[in-house]
Amino acid sequence: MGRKSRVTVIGDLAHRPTTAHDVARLAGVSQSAVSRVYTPGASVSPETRIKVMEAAKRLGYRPNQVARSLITRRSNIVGVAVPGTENPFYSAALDALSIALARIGYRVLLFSVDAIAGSDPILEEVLRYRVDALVLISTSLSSHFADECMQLGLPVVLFNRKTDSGLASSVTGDNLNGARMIAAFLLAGGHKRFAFVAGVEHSSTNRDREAGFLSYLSARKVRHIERRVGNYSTTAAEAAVRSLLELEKQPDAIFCANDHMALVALNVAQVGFGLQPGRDISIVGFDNIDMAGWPLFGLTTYSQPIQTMIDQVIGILERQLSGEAAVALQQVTQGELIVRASARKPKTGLSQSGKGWVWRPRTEPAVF
Amino acid sequence: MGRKSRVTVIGDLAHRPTTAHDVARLAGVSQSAVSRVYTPGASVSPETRIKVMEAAKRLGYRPNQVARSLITRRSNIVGVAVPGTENPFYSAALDALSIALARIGYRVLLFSVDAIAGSDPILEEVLRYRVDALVLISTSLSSHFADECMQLGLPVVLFNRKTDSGLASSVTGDNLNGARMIAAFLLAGGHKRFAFVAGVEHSSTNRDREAGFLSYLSARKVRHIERRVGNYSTTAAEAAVRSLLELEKQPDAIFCANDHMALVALNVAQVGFGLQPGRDISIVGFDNIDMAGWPLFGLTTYSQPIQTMIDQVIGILERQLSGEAAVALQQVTQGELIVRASARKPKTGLSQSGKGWVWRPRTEPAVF
DNA sequence: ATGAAAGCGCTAACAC
DNA sequence: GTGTTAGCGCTTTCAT
Repeated sequence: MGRKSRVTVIGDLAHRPTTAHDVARLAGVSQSAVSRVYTPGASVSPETRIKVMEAAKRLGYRPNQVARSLITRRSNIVGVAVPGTENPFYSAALDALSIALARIGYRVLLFSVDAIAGSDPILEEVLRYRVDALVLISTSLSSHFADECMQLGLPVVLFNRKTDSGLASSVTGDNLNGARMIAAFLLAGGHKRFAFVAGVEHSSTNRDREAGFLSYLSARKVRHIERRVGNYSTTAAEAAVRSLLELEKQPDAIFCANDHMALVALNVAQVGFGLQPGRDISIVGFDNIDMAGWPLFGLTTYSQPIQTMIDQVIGILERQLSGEAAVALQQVTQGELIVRASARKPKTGLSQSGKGWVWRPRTEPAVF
Repeated sequence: MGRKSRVTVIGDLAHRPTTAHDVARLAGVSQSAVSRVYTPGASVSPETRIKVMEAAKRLGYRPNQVARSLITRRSNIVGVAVPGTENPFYSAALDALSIALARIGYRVLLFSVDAIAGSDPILEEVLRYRVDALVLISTSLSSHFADECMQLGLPVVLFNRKTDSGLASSVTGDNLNGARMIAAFLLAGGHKRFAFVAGVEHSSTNRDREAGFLSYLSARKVRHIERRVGNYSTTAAEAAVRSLLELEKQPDAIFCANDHMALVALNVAQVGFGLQPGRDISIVGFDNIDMAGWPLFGLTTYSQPIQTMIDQVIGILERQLSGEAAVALQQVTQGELIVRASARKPKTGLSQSGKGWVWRPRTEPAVF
């Protein structure tokens, strides 16, 4: 196997990177000694360590993680799928996740997937990289795929989404109760004509938020709740809200399935229809993204505490990566109904919390 | 090397993944035949191909990209560094980049780095993964590090940032002319008291935007330009703008070094000080992020066409990855001054473009 | 504590 | 076109 067979380009700077062998030779030790120096907890004498580290520095040695992964069968990489980051909630989540993973020694192999289309083919690709785990942010995978991952012993955590099968672990906000609480809040505010702007149909998140909202209201004999689909996107949400506000019987309370759409709604209501949120109409979102707190918006919303949720993801991952029995678990994180200016405030139930106001129903919303 | 030495856990599902060998045996061919089936352009007979693919399907075979990378010395992975994604411009860029890279067969290994702190140590880590290239979004690397990458033959592209050394390629918007144009625009609008809200000090982007703005104005005998630092962050920008508006001689025109800060400024001016942008005060940004076009904001801004810029990144990458002489090049992408409601409109120079209005100076801003 | 040797799963000559 | 063979750079027994 003559390496020399390849013609040497004149001035070729792309030398072969330094290997542990090179370091070993320079340090006058064996290659395994070099390896041990870079293996936490291996037994190396101080002298050897010094010699190796000096040689390594001189040669600019960087252990080849690829070779290491091949043998250890751990890449220290977690595959992370995110939908397009139009929605700031996802960006924030990705950010927090990436930082949290870095802290426990993992890198992120990123996959931007079409929110609507299936993510299976691209995930198929990821698996070739032997990622140690998969985190899917607001993206589902077919149950068939989930099965395969489980058989491979590959931990999968869904963030802000659940699977029907329940095979994979999931971390979500309290969609059901949050939505109920929003319904209760709007009802307490004296509203009569309700509307719901849905996110992506059939997404578990939308399903739960819609179910919570509608079931609470219909149990209180509220009828004729208008419904539009906003797909969690700017353009669809704008059309949805516009169509609602053009109704003869204009709704006086709109619950948008996430903050991003609610902010769009705020724009349409104010600029397009001259309505003042909180007075002429109430608009509520879900997520509590940063911008919801911006003065110009002042969006009332149910919070999903990203950091807490990410911590739970990390917890699940650590447990599963350490080789424990991979029991799928569904974590639900409670949030709070953050009260700002975009919706009429009920007379009771408000209390100060931290730097803002929150609302709590007199009694916990009943379960239906 | 007894693999059996490890105690087999009862119900252990983590089998050894299928290898090319397993497939070969089942298909009754050699292992290299299997390899060839998965190598585009290799010569395999139709029969062999069929046999292999069937065996592969039955066994759920997935080629091990790690092993492949070890020998080919190409990981098909690009390391991408992003600062925290508080600024939507970065999220959008990451998104577009990730999609564009996927199209040419590359994955993204992500690094969320602290915008301020040095990114070198974490990048050091990345190199162990033998990434084929590095894209740094709004993040610089020390020139020492750049040198090392060049010696390694590792292509580095800076997005929205330049290095002093000019060793690495860069793709940026037209910061200098954009900022000049903004100055000209505000001057044409009849403004007298100017202010600049800077981003991160010493970032090349901020430096150029500031230089363009200030030099244009001072060449026109404008004196006493107020300056605050907003660090591209929400909180710092808020304080900066607040301090400007509390001035006895309140500025009547504020240029914020990016859109994100300009949106914050819009919030502060309207809600905090009861000023109506476009009438009482002019606020201009830089980037033209999606939200700048939202009705409630209507931010006048100089655009940085993300897709075009990303295409340029891809172009540079493709050229360098194909092994061409790695000449660093600095690409500057022109944008447009998008005119919306947040700033007073000059009498002349406006024209319709696409779905909005743009402004162009009568003559190109002179070079100083 | 250290070195020798055997691979991890694959690609790439090379012979046939 | 296909099988054989020699590694890619590392970790991990196993002896010493």
